[in-house]
Amino acid sequence: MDLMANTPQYQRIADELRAQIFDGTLDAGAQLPTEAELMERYSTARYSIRQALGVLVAEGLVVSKRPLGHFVHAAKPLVYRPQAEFKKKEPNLDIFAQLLADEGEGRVPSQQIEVSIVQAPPKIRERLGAGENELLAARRRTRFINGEPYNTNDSYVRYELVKDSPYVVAADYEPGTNQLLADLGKPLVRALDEIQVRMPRPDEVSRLSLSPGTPVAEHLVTTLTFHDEPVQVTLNVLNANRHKIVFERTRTWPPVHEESKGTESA
Amino acid sequence: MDLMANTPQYQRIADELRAQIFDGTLDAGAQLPTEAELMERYSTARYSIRQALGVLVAEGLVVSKRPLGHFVHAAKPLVYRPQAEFKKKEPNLDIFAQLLADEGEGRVPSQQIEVSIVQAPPKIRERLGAGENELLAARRRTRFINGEPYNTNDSYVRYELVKDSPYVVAADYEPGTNQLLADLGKPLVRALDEIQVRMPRPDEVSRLSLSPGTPVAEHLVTTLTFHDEPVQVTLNVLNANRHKIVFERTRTWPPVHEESKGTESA
DNA sequence: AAGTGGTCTAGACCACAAT
DNA sequence: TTGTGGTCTAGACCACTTT
Repeated sequence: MDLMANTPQYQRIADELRAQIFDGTLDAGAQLPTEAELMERYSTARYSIRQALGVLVAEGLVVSKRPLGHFVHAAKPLVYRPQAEFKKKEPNLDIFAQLLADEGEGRVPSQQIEVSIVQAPPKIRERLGAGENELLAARRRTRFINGEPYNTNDSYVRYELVKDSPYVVAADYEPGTNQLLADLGKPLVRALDEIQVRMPRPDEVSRLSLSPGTPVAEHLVTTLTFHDEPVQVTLNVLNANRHKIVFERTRTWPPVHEESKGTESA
Repeated sequence: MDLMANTPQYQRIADELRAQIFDGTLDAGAQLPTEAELMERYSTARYSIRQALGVLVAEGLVVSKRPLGHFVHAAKPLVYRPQAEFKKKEPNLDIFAQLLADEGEGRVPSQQIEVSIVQAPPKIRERLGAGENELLAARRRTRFINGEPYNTNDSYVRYELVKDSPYVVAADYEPGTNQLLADLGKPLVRALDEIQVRMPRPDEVSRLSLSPGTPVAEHLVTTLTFHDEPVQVTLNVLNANRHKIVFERTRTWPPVHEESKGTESA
């Protein structure tokens, strides 16, 4: 009836609910009115209500907990610090646990580690400079916080390099694999970080228990020696909504003899 | 009728189409069957077909071009290199233009710049260490490639610092604002990068012409002097689907006397 | 003018977890 | 058992861009 603007009804309903979420009328964790109530309030068909809710779900603002109702998304973002993987303050604390300790807040970390010998996907292989059929040692890890999946962390190195080391047998090698690689004569000196964001594939939705409207960040780290030899490639996949990715850089401006450290020529 | 698995029909249709996209049966840019054709092929109601297509659209795999049909999403990701903002090779080339030049491919860059004096949002203010009511000079920029929005780039500095400089008058100050700040005695030496991914707000959808199912990355850069004094805060918002974010790091492992190179007291 | 997708109605049945 | 959201049908009218 009232097509006041040409913005569709469900959008206007979504806009109204979204505004209530942002201004605090509906605060984090609060339950939204049920579909039946919204149908009555806006005197419209269920379809339009569901579309409006669908918009908010797709935006990650609202989650549906069947059969309880729709709720304002409450999860606070965690901090994801790629550099933390390289700055171990407490030698005997797992990096992951330490990252959480920095956050405080009494979160309980846990992880599943699985080591295997694989032929890696092209994306990994080309960054590692490995041959077409070369075997790689893989450490696939799923990290949890309070039992909920946090991210996946899959590292790859040439099998040849680590075949006689604890890398392939001990799932939780204590000093850490970075130290292990340093001991093997391959200290990790430089790293190249590539971050790509996309909507998840169905298998990732289940591995990370993602709700609809949740993008994932794919963080690929190639670590290199002094001589720019790639040693390890790590693929992190994480719920991009729930993470803040933090980097720190030095020596940026003005550029001081940058020309001498270019990367183009090997 | 055939509820073989308990996975809903529209999901199975979406799965089938997704598989065809991944295996190349439907390659990038190709048109999908029309809704009418799919209704016939799967002998189901339009609703279910639209739900299936909606899944793929929400995943960013498919775009709808009304009234032409649904198409496999074709855009190739661009590379987003935060560091490029600090490594100017061609002094007279705008950083943005240079970033594109690195890509090649004959893309045409353009931008709109608008300078204003504002009271900044808390997120900016707290990083800049500015007072509650302090005025900031803002340079709001929207960058385009071939006429399509690429990202938004809003920089803030204390108004006090630049009030007598070209910062606030010249929208396109040639040597660049980093050089300008260096000339004002505030060389940018360190930077803190924070990246947060989320689904866009409606105003961002229009400013960046985003299609549904497109996450945005919010990239916040705080640049600091030798003495860790924050000078400039820049907020980039970009289509996260279309970008690969690339960082380079050095001196990571093993940690070499980190404590001595932290602040370089001048 | 034709055909596409976008919006909307008014029903129906079902799965699920809370109670 | 109840009430929630999830799935699905079978219609309808509209806006838009290509032809």
